Amino acid sequence: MASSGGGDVPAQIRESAAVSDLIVARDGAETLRTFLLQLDHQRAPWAQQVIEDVLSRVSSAMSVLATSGGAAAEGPSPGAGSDGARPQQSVSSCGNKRKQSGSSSRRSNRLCTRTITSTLEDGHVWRKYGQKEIQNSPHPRSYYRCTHKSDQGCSAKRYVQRCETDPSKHVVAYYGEHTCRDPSTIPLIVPAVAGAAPDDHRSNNNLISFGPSAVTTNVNAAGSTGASSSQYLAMGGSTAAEQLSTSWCTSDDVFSSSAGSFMQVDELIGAVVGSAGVTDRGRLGGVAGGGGTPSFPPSPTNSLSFVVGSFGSIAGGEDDDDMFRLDR
DNA sequence: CTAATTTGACCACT
DNA sequence: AGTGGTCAAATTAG
Repeated sequence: MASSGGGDVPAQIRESAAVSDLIVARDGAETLRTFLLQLDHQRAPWAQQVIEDVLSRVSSAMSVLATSGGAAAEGPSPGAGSDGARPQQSVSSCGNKRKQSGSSSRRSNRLCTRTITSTLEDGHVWRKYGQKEIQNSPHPRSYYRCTHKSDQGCSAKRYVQRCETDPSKHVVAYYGEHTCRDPSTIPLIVPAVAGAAPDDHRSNNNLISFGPSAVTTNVNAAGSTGASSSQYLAMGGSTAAEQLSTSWCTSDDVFSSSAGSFMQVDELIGAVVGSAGVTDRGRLGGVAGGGGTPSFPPSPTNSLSFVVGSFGSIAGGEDDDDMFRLDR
């Protein structure tokens, strides 16, 4: 991958990259609006409202980036999570990346997106590789890596832990970036989108993602009942702008108060797309196969994997050590 | 039979 | 030294 090298990317460049990607995101959202309105007239007003909100937030974020010098550094990219949006990277803290036979980079030098969510599905297929009791937590932490690690070398990882305050929810932290692609899903979206907006050539390569890694396909909700989709609409009060300022955190940070909103939008979009019939993988939020009775629902396999036009395509590196940090 | 999960041990980081 | 992240053999499910 095009590693942008050491972490000394000038803030200006990062900002302009972020703005550039926001523009792509905005275009994508507009394209998506057209697409959705054509697909589902019944819920057109709803889709319209959702997209308008997203557009509004994106525009707002762009304004902030355009006028504020340090905005980019403090408000890293949304949609980054595991899908390669890397506003900045720095190898400095992980410079001694000798991962020998066993362990790779560890601990809190790594950045992640942390979200609180009620669903563990995020459009990617994960494979559990470990579980650990955590010191001050009543719940164990489960570690997952992308299923495509073996065949595509994808370095995305995440861990999942039950929320202490609300056991019905999970804390999901994403590390690394998805370098994998799920060819079975991408064509389902791209032609339609591209067809809806032939003037936007970028649509072919830069579908938008409002989620930490890809669209969280909340097909449990969207796939089973239309009413659920409406609920998501009601929930989706806060949107992309908040992701811009809060989605990235250091491992030691506490959760952003907007994490919930973050996921709501994430799920919202997933619900929209899901209800539009884009996903057709049969498995609707079911439990993936595998052993015994896992502590957490295992890998979600409904792969609605948007290929993300990254916000600030500073994707660097080739392994899970290429996390970046937001040095002040 | 294949693939995913479980689980104990190992190892790096703080 | 304690804790957390990962590995890999054993186990389980489809």
